[in-house]
Amino acid sequence: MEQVATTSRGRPREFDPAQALAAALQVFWRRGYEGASISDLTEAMGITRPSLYACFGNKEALFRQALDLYETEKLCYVKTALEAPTARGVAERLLRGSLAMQCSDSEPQGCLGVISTVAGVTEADCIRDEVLKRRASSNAALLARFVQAKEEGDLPDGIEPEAMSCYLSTVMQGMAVQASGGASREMLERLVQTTLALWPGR
Amino acid sequence: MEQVATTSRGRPREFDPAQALAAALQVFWRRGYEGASISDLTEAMGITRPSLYACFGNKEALFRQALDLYETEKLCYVKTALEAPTARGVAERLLRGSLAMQCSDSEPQGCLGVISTVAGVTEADCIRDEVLKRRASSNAALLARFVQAKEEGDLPDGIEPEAMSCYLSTVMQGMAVQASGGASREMLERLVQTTLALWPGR
DNA sequence: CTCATTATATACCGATAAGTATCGAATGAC
DNA sequence: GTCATTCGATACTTATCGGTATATAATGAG
Repeated sequence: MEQVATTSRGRPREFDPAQALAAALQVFWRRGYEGASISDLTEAMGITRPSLYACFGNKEALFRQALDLYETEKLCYVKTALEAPTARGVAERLLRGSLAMQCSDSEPQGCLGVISTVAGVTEADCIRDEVLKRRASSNAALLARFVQAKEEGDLPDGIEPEAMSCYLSTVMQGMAVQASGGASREMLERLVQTTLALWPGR
Repeated sequence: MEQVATTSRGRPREFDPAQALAAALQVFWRRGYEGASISDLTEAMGITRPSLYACFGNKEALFRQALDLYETEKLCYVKTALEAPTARGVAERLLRGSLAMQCSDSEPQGCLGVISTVAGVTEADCIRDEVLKRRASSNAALLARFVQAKEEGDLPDGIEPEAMSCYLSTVMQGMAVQASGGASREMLERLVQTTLALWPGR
């Protein structure tokens, strides 16, 4: 167990770990796990190399913590999206949430999860597995929501919840690729509109 | 200008450049541009380091040649897909072609183009730009085909060719992400079916 | 005060990256 | 045969990678 900020003996830390972690997230988001060097990270975080290792463990542990931050801060729209009253509403909130995040001027384009799983399978297999595990759990939640939607009559005959959850995930991942490639906001907005226009049921 | 295999003076080359290039493509496809080291490449190609540089220039030039090979050998289904009689037929051929390629047991999963543009923007900006340029030209061809489809009444009112070409590209890129993440063939087949089921018009 | 404890700064480690110099081996031209 | 030319094998260069050893500075406990 690590000790919280109670009676801290020794020299006090001169930086804010939360702020440093946020900076690290930006770097990983922009460059990917393997593309982000320790030097890139320390420079962006404003700390020295030993401080990074003392506070966050190592590069992989830092990445996992950045991933946690990404999920809680950047992917929080997913949770509220699943609470929409209809399947179409869920899709709309997910697509618009994803759009808003990936069009932010202050943050990198693309999705950290997509970036981390697509390329660079050298040493970072465990990183890939970690991200894939989180993605799977997210997909499971979406599937559960669409199973419920099916029972409530949101999805027409011949359209299965498994198919729609997989389809929607795919469109969102494709959107992230488009954003990574520099797609304009207008383009992504049109993409959301098209997807919703083709969406079956209510 | 490089000289073709005419009167070759000097010691003859002991390997087949085309075969070596094919091996290099596999490595880039599997690992991405930055994830593929020269040592990885030379080992897979069965040649030594100086031979690689003498024959292909450098890593970037080798990648471009691998990209050419990828386009002519692996993306040839795109050309024939655009010749389908209806917009739906184009979509179906594109999706099924993409599916077939990404489910091959003998080749890496995912799309080299997606892999090369999503992550790792360190030194390889020019690589990214190159791939994005080729993608743009491919998108332009698809758009032109859908403009024609619109004129021929394949796309219903309110559905624009720009929207559909962008949408279809996105679904295919999402499919590549799914394949990179280890999606099963059944999953990708269902995804193709779903996309076609939602496709508007004929 | 002294002392244990924790953080920072500088400099370093071995491994690996992309790329190359050098030299011997194999060919065609003559 | 000799010689220019090209290829291949070994060994090397410089730079950067992730990670760490060491020494010093700043705190609380006593």
